Amino acid sequence: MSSKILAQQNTKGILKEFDLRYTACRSEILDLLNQKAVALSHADIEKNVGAAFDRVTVYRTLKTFVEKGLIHKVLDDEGGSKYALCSEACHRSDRHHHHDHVHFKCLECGETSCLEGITIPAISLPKGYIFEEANLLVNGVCKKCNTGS
Amino acid sequence: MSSKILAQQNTKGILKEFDLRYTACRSEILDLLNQKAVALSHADIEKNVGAAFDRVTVYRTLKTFVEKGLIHKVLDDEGGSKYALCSEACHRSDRHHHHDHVHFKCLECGETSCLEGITIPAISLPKGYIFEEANLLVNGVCKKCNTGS
DNA sequence: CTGTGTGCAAACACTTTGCAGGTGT
DNA sequence: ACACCTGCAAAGTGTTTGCACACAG
Repeated sequence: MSSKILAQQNTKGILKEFDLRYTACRSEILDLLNQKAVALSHADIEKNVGAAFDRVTVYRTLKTFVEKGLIHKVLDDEGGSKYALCSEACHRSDRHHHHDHVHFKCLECGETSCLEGITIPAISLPKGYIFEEANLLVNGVCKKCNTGS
Repeated sequence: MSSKILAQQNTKGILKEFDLRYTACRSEILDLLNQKAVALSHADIEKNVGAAFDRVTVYRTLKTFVEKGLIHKVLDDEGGSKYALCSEACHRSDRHHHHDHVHFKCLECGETSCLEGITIPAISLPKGYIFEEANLLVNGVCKKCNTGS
């Protein structure tokens, strides 16, 4: 079920493509987000990255990635934000970055993942309102936890 | 346009109904949320409440209100959470508290409001997933800002 | 070599906890 | 009178900033 988004060896190229220098920290974080293929919080990343990078560096790396459009922030129930790799499609598109796919948070395992296949249905707003963007977070039980237990 | 949810003089009764003592702090916060009829952050509340209550008290009051079901947390882009009064319907229902209405955040004025009339469309999840709850946050321009400027 | 990334220290912001005293019922 | 709320102080947690050094290009 590990639906890696990018070719794993490719991180160097990806970074280059986004005008980012290739460094150990960036490479590892990028790899991690890619392998997990779910949205991770800062804490998750700090824990899971093999080499222990400075907390600050992780913050800065994530911020840089978001600014450059490599990853996007994902809403979270609890207030804290999580980060997920943008799909291949996103990379190529020139930065408009409207993520209109649904995010799913499993109440059992706590994982948040992007349901890239499912787009947010159109919402009819009251008169006078202008639609710009929508974020949809669905809570429930994911496939893994459902069939597993 | 101020669509107050509760009768204003009623705060005492409301508090009683939820087994909460009537105090100045609770009354004022409740009134504020009612009058504004939009979701407010902790900071907003602290600023807007007439009498200056201790920061800590505001935290505790909000927490209490959420636990008792008087108000609900609203997702926010930026990570911080906001709070909004539950509608009349919510109050009476026995605490299941599934808020399936849409939240709208205006990119101009920054206000987040509940679009109580609009319910979140059904989402068809992939096989194996169990739906539990959904949070939909729409960004755009609200009526006030749109027609105003 | 130059500009950028990293690590460390410290500052800053946000939220929670403990306790003494005041208030609602 | 009793239980609970409030304010203050302090601790805990999450995030940002400044600066010197190291490293990628």
